[in-house]
Amino acid sequence: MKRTSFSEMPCSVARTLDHVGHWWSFMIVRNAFYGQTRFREFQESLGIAKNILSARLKDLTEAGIMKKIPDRNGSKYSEYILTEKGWDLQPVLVALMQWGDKWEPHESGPPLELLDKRSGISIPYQGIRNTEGDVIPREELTSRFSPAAKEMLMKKAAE
Amino acid sequence: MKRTSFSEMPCSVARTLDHVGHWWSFMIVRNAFYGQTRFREFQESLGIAKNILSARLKDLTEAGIMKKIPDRNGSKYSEYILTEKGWDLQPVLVALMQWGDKWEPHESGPPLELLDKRSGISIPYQGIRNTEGDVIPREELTSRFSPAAKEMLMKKAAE
DNA sequence: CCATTTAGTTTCATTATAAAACCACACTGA
DNA sequence: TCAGTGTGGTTTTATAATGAAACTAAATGG
Repeated sequence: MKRTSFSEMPCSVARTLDHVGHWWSFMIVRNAFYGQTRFREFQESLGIAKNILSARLKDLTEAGIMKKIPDRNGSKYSEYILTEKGWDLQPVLVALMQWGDKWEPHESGPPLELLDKRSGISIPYQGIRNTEGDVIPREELTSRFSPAAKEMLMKKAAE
Repeated sequence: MKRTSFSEMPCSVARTLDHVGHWWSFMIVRNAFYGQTRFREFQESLGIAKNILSARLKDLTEAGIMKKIPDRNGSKYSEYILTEKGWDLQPVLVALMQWGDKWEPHESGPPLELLDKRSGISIPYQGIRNTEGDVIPREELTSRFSPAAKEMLMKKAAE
């Protein structure tokens, strides 16, 4: 289909989705978190068509979220690994996962548990935290546009 | 295009994306967070085609993320509002926003600031928090599959 | 009661995805 | 070293999701 790009929108959510909002992007990134690196691994575990995987990996690479490197085991094949920018998507993945566990639970319970490696203690529901690190209820959350953003919205509304 | 459904995957991220992973879904939910409720509001502010908006709102409504209710101002039109399930997507939106602010920043700075309504204090970078409420570095995060999930993965691998 | 707004639906063109076939190169074992 | 298999794609074709525009019917406002 035709597809409207979000990249020019003055909204950080939109610009993020422009990179990772495609149908398979998050799934690929998720599997990269699990340690997958090879084309075939992604392809078989996700059941994605090879041409689509090829296109998504190209997008993710160009966006600086993944990087194609020579195989660290010495073969002449390549590996796709997450960059720092890619690893930083982890909070998004965790939020998606915790929402799914809560609202579309699997019969046999949460398939994956997150743990603090040091303490071995399970990672709690994240929600939204204040500077104290406490979860705040959604009624207590407000937002404020920056002056620059306000101006852009005004201009748009004037059309 | 044809599109593979994620709904049956034993992965909470996949099942979540099956509902909100479509091109415009998050954007609609985001604008609902901002207080938009009317068909025309979404349509004009997002610049989305009306038939697509219609389809997405139908999906979101059937998924229980939004709800169509009679206009609370008394007119005979309708409003689309977030359900509890929908409001609970806020952590995902915040994670997307904070990633965008960090890695694809807008020239004029972050367009939107999140605040604690009570204290007026800005909401910090969320990251991933332990039970103490402290951000943990990504090296300290591990994951563990549930026995049920392991079994499913084994079965799939055996094919 | 007329003009405009709202909330869609319908139609048609375009393009992303899917599935399958195809291909070149790398590796492996005998 | 040579055959057979594995890897990482590309190409081709079909289909369905998106996008744009025209159209409709009811609601609203004056």
